[in-house]
Amino acid sequence: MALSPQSNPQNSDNFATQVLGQLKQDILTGYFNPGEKLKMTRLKERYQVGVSPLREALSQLLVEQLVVVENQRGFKVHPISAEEMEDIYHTRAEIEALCVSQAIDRGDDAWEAGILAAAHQLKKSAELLEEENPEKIQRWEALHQAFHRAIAEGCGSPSLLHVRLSLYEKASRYRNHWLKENMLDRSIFDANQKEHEALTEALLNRDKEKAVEIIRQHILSPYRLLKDSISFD
Amino acid sequence: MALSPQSNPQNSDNFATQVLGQLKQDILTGYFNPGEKLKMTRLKERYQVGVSPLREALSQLLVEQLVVVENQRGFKVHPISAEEMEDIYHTRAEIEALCVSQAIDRGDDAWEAGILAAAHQLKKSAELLEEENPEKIQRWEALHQAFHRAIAEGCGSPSLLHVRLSLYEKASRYRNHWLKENMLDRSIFDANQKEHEALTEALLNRDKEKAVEIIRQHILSPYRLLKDSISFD
DNA sequence: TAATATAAAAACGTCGACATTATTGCTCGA
DNA sequence: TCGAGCAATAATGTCGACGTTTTTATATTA
Repeated sequence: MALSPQSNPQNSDNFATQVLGQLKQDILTGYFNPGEKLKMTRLKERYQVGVSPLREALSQLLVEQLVVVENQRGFKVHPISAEEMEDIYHTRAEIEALCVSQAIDRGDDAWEAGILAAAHQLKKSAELLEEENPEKIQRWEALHQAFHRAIAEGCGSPSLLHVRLSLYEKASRYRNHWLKENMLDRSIFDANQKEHEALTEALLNRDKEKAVEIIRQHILSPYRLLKDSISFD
Repeated sequence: MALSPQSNPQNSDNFATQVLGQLKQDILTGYFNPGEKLKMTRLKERYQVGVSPLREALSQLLVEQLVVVENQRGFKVHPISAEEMEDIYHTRAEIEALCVSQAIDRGDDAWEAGILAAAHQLKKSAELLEEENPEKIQRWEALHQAFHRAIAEGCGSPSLLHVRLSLYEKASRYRNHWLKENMLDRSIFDANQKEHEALTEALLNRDKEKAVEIIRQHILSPYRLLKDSISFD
């Protein structure tokens, strides 16, 4: 259920910024389906704002390629496709590899500590995945994301991290779309956790070649899983 | 002199899209200075539109990090800094290297032909740089950009090209800012042209290692030039 | 019936106006 | 002369309203 922006008192952002976050979530999680038309009347109702902040938020999602626009025909959710999925995941693998590579060169003690902390939290919260609870799965996702962010941030490059985040978000649409139709398999997550441990080890050993190889696989193995079982309609 | 959006009849885009292009140009070329406040009254006058399209355009530039916003304090041109310049140029070098690397793997005959065509045009238009004519320099820039785009497009990855373009634009702010205070040196452009030829040769020979090395230097040598002579105030 | 033309409804993009917030300029007092 | 407090001025962010375009529904004709 969407909250009206005004109801969040601690947030001093303008409506556009607040709506941006909610709208992005709604697109990434699939509340709005790929290709779906985003009628202003509906959006106004859902987020309890006028058209101006909505159009500003949509304009930003336009640049992030999460929506598309056609003059006089309004906004639509950016469609998904096998081609885009392949493109996103492969580019993301390269970018993430770049982050890891640079992080190994530049990461300091605080970077190592951050990785260990995030890895620990992630490992300890494996239980969150034991039931089919979307809320818990999302919490696990947050920790998983934090782990990888902790690694990537070692690269120390804001522009690279900006690109990385954008690609992560685009990819998460596909993951969520897939999750809507498929159960998660315990064995997959076990393998996942193994990769995390191997990655952490390689990073702390500053074994660049190994770490880059692992992160590439870590990004692409979900892709390979999704590729054949996801449906685009 | 800014043109009113309406006066361009062939363009069927909405005002926001049209203003976006002009505004971006004005920021990249330095018509609006880094850090400068973008008052709505002034923008309305310059582009002859209301606040709604303006805010939509600015929202997009926000994502591209060409403007910044503070609630109730409006928009400002994104400030420039030595730190950002270093970050942008280095990330850009990595991304461009990635494009080249993938293009060598995937580029076909049409790709090679496109490079040769663009390289030819670029070489033939060296005379554009012989005088201090901004109009001609800009035309040369367009050809230079087209040459590098022809190369990068061989990678076949829309998402990677999207990132590449964004970084190119951000970097061009710094180049233009530098050009405002400095003359171009003939010898620099001769060296530049030499690099283009070497790059073209390496690409056609599919010599990945060499091509990647050249493109890295080609991106970074302007940076090294700028770094010590540019002023941030 | 099917296709086209026409009318009605809905949706879009833009502007001006308004409330709220920030900034500027001024007065007053030390 | 300088600074604090206060009034005025200006600028921002948002909404509702309006003209235009698109879409849907209805009628017309072959």
